[in-house]
Amino acid sequence: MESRIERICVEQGLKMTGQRRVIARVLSDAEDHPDVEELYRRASSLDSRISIATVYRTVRLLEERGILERRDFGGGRARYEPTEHGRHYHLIDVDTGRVIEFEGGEHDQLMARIAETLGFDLVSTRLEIYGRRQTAAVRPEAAGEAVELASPP
Amino acid sequence: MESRIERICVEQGLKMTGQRRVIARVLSDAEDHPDVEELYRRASSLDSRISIATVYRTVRLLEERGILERRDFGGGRARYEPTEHGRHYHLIDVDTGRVIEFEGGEHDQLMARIAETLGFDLVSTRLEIYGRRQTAAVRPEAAGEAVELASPP
DNA sequence: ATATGTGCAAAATGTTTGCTGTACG
DNA sequence: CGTACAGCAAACATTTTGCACATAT
Repeated sequence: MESRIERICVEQGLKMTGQRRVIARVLSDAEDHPDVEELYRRASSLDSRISIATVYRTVRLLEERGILERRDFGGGRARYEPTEHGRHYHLIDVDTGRVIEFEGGEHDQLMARIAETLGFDLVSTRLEIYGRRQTAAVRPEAAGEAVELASPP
Repeated sequence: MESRIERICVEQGLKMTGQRRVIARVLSDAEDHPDVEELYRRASSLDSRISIATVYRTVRLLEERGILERRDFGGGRARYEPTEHGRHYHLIDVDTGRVIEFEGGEHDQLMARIAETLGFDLVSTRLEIYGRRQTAAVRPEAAGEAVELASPP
């Protein structure tokens, strides 16, 4: 079946090769923020005839088309997630590398206003929180954590 | 004369070599956010007997000691600025690479509250705005712009 | 049929490191 | 005088690219 990202690629008139179809599927299925190495690993397991150069070229293409967003949470490798309309931000657990998404709320307008004040049109923003899990004793409750594993810093 | 950063180094008991003194001076005088290449260029012009490896080692050391802060505004190279107590954030002009600093205001508490809500102790935050200069016609005024030149994206 | 994409290996880029000699405290 | 630092070049990690071949439209 045609994956969500593949559908978007077709709509944009991109030539769909076998490799792109596989990478599109991997991206569509991803619920985390994989780096290129990880995308390559997942794609390879679906179809071993894929080179990492193709993964690099494909994520670059999809980013240019606005289909993917590149993230940099430190650690020197870029990570990717499908573009979502409806802003969200990221909290990164500095001990485990887990990434938790949260809604922007007031930040969006706040940043737009700052840009405006300084005489700029807002192009994009970046807001990340790096945190450490509170000890159980101190911690009241923790709901809806979009859990993901990444490499600790 | 002893530069501001050199004084801090001495206070922290760091061994002050000629090279470190020069790098400390360059950092003290910098009013922008230079990358290692640029620091190396400036340091070399003061004293040519400095290797780029030493610059890398020194900024790493100073960052570990909390004297410098590493920034990543995209473009793949780390940039540095002396630690200031009193948070500020950065707006990056996507066309020119200029960096403008602005005060955090409500963001600080807002992010602390988000971390708290998700069950985390806040370790650090990252907030950047990428913008494009408004056309003169649309633009009312623009006060106090901490101008800096960097490489366009 | 033709433009575009792919694989591979080599290059480019930014950063770190092993080793040997040097210099600060 | 001993420990930590500096210079150099080689190693490293990630990403890009040149070229010959393959494939989608």
